[in-house]
Amino acid sequence: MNSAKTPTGKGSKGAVGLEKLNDRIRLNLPRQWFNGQQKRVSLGLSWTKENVTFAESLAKQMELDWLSGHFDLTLAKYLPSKKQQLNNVVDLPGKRAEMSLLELWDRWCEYRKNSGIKITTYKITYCVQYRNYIKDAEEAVGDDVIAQCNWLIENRGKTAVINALTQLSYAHNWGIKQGFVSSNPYEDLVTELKKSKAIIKGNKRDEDGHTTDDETDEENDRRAFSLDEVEAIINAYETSKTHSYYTPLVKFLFWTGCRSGEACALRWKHIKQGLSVVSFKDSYNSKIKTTGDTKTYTNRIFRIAEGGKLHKLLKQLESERLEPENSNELVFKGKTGKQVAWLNFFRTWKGAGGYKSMISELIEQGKVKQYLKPYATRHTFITYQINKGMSAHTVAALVGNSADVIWKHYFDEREKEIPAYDF
DNA sequence: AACTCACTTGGTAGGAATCT
DNA sequence: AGATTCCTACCAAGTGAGTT
Repeated sequence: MNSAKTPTGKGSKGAVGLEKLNDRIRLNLPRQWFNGQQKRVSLGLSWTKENVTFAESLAKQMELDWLSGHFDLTLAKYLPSKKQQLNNVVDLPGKRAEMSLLELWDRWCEYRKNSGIKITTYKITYCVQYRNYIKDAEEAVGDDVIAQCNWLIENRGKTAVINALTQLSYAHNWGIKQGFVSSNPYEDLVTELKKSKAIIKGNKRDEDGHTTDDETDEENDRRAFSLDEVEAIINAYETSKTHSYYTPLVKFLFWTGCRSGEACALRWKHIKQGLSVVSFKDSYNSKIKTTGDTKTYTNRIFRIAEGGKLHKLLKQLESERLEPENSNELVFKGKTGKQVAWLNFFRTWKGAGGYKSMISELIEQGKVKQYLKPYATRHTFITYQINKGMSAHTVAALVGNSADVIWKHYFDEREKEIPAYDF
């Protein structure tokens, strides 16, 4: 360091020296670190009081890292990227060492957005859900990481909290390399949290005597509707004075087992060969109003038997098309002819506010045993195909997941009736 | 014709829960 | 760990019949 100089004005041996060059700061690194080669680093900072303070702490950190054997010879750990330099040098050069939690998080999200996560995850999970967790925890208990963790465990879902804190820890490790923060106070915490979760899982497994089920398996709702219930639900939509326009969608969900987002994204160009082949390529997210790949990134083919229910349904829909020339026309539309807003369909199903619940009414009439969520259309399809004798592998190919997922998440063992689907 | 009232429909948003 | 669906709250606006 520049504070420990020899009588000749040189820096002490093994210390990082600070040099003023044209009113800018340059670091002189000990030759012994680089096999006798001279190594200098310009920080891109002007010689101001707070920048010098920052440079001194950076030099100190380098020395400590060298002594502990953690010195980064590429210097990436200590120097922000060129792009970050441009962003920072002008406005907040002295504060780069300790960025606020939310600012670090936002920069991490931006970085992750360009490195492999889908736009839906970026917007819904990272920019909103996890960001709100961090903001709320910080506002509630301040910057004590233990207190933040405890507050989150108390007030939010545990699995999501662990995921969020894991990401926050990654963000800090990344932030250290970028020069935004100097340490990661979340790392040990996350390790402990994951360990405690594993212990809970382990105990549960021992009690139950199971060896393969994971913690959430017990909570999975894999219930399916019976065939009578399916008929009752379809009939109810068909004869509804207010919501009959959802009938084709309901039938399609029950008869193909596809995901809701896939049905909402389906266009006529995806249905080919005389309405005998549907290819599921896209998924529509009505929350952020975007169409992207399917959840598992795979295109899949669903073949339809000619003359069956499903074939007749598509034939009827095709004959009623408003824009027969437009191959981009949506197969399923909402009341106003626009893309189905899943929430609106959901409101008719479950009921909310002024909406009456179609399912609840059927329960009152004794035609349906219990309320099941719309995704139970998928569970129902899968359960009946399995009961009908189709292999899990084949069913998985039809609905776009794996045989493993079929057994783990979907198949409802209590429904043993033989199905009568004729698609 | 203007108003009000009850009921319905649709939109945004936040966060939990579930699927892969 | 990532991607999507489920569910609720709150609020704006439309509708249609009855009232002033």
